[in-house]
Amino acid sequence: MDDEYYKAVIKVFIDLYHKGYIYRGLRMINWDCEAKTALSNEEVIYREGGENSFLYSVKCAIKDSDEQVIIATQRPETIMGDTAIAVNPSDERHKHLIGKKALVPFINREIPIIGDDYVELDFGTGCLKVTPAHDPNDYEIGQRHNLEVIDTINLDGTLNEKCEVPEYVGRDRFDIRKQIVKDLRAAELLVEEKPFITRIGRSERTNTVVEPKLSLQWFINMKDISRKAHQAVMDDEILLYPSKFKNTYNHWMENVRDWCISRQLWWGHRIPAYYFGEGENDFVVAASAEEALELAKKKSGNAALTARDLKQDEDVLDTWASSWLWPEAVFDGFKEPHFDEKTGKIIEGSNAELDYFYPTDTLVTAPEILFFWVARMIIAGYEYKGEKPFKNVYLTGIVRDKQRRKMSKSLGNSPDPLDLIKQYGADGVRTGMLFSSPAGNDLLFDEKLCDQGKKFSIKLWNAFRFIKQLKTFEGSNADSQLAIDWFNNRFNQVLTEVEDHFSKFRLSDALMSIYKLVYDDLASYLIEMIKPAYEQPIDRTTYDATILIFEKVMKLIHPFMPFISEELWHKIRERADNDCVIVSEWPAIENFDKEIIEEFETVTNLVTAVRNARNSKGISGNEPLNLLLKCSDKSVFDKYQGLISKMAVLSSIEFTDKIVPNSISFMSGTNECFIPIGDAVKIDTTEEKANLQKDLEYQKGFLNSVMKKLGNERFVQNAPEKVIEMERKKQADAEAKIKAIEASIKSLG
RNA sequence: GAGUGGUUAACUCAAUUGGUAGAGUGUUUCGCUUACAACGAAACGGUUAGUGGUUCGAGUCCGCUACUACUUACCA
Repeated sequence: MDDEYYKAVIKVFIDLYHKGYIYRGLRMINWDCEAKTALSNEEVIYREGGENSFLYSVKCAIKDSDEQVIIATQRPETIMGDTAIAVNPSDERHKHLIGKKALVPFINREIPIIGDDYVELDFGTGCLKVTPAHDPNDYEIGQRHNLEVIDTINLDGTLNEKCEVPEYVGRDRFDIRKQIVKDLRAAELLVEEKPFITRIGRSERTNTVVEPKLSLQWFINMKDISRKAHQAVMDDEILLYPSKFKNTYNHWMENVRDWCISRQLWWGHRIPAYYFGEGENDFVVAASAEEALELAKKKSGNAALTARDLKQDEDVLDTWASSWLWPEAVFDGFKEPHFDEKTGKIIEGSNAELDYFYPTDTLVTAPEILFFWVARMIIAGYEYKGEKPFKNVYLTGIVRDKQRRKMSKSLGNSPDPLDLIKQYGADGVRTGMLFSSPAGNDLLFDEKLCDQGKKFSIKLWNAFRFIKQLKTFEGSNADSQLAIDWFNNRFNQVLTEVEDHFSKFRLSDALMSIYKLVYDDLASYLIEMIKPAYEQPIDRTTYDATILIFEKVMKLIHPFMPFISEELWHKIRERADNDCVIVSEWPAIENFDKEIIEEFETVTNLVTAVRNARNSKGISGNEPLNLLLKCSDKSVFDKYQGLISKMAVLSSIEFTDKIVPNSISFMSGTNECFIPIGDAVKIDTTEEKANLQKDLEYQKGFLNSVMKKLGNERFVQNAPEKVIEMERKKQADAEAKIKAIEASIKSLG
């Protein structure tokens, strides 16, 4: 991190201190008594299944009463630090004691008996000793009830004089535990001692039991400073993708806790606080030691202070206390002359770069740092720039292995990307990942997806190779023109879909639309339809149009497959070196004719039906067949007759108005199709009939359900026109199909 | 414990304001047909976890149950 960034972090600390957001407060930390160091949560290890320990029940006398309370504890050595006994206020056994005073064993200090919901009714004795200095939960109870904090344990794990028992002072806490159990027993205060499995933390470094310990830390008061950041997301001023994270964000911001920004680490931004005495307020906050000295002289009233009398805080700042300034600091927003230290704001109009880029469009990051980083950047953005730092936040999924474990270096379950790239190609790996990355959902990594990506690039390559090797002749072809027309309409339809997906950050969906455009529309239909006979040239009009289409498709693919699309872009046509697809203009959506696309669906349905009929009858795919159609509207089939014949390998298409006997019959939509066959192939009429009967029953059932719905007065009244119309169409289709099937069955005899 | 998601085909996931569930992979059948067998053509495959409710209509909204993931605390 560079010097300017460092200065920015310090400046912000000082600014927040002056604004009154920063304060010093107590916080429970994990303390390793042997290494004499604080540990982060990650450095504390919990043994699986817990550890063997004892739970001791101890009698405590109640002042001015013959009654006693029995408390349960695993750590009797902390008894002298107790400052209250808590019971659940709804506990019938104990609630009458609330408000009385109990006496701490041995030292007879008076402590209050309080009521707190935290206490479980059915754990231990129902009475909880509260030791705010040595237990995180007790500390919180102490906060709620304003309890005294008595820290009886030294940094090295020995007891100090605050425990008030001279024999205990200076001895290790675990020695004292044994000793105190003896002493309690001798004093007849020990009621019970039973084995207990506990989950205690041990230091990763020294394996000693971690001691929860209160220590003075630096905090940012989050309540006021985070208000705008909370609101901005709730009001959709900043959009989270997927939006489900809005709930999570809301919950966190509503219950925002003060941010402890000091850390006990050996590296980081050192806290710019300088102490000149032992008192609670004997410190100053300043950017440098020199400034600190001046301030300290003033604050202490001691003009004789020297630099040696000042001691800078040993702690450093939490790493997020620097990262949260990233959107501004990256443009030197906190550097002179852009930052006004008096107002604590970035001066509007003083920084061209910042003005231009801020707020940025989209932040892409992981959901696990939504609060650590994202929320805090938003807070800092409003605090220092007076505006949101970005408009959208795209939260990616976390890549997991097949056992749903997070991919991580320490587990070693992350595949080497270079190996993957070697195997599947960079585009293949990239596309593979994108196939399955719905925003915010975890992604189970599977090499099969990379393989699919690889195959996709091979498909593109082969399609290109085919187009490129074609020889051309001057001329045109009416059927090809129909195909080109259709594809261009279809292209715009897909482009519209893709744009919609992109606008909603649905990257996998956008990719899937393009993938299908390439496989289904471009490769399976367009290329097959314009394909000239073997080794024959193609007419130039069609060729040129196809090249244009290919170029458009490359543009669409480029964000997903940057390498192969660029390569093909340069191979498909002679170009200057700087004429690259990456800087080419993204295709603009043009109007598309829905009717043409629908017509074409009828065509592909028919082609599929013929292929299907061949398949089921075991007729070879390249044996030309005669097709007879019995349909109400033959215009579409007329128009596309040439293309249908080519795709379905037909020698002729004829129209008829009656059942054709001695033929393979099947339906395509509501159209009846017949392929007459000679005596060479015998049709198994019983099987055929059975199949038709089955279909007939299904159609009748379907019609029945549609009729039921349409017969429902409330449906007809309440449902939108569009939905009703759809139902009517279903009805008509089903009726037509039933009629046709019945006729077919009849014709079979 | 609390909070927030999730549970849809064999697997991985979609389904944008409630309008009758789609892809990919896998499987099966047929086919080396002229760019592609690292392929093509086609088929099979779902009481949307369970349960109750609201609605003409529920994968979608609400209640409960079970399981699961994440975040955060962890039991004197």
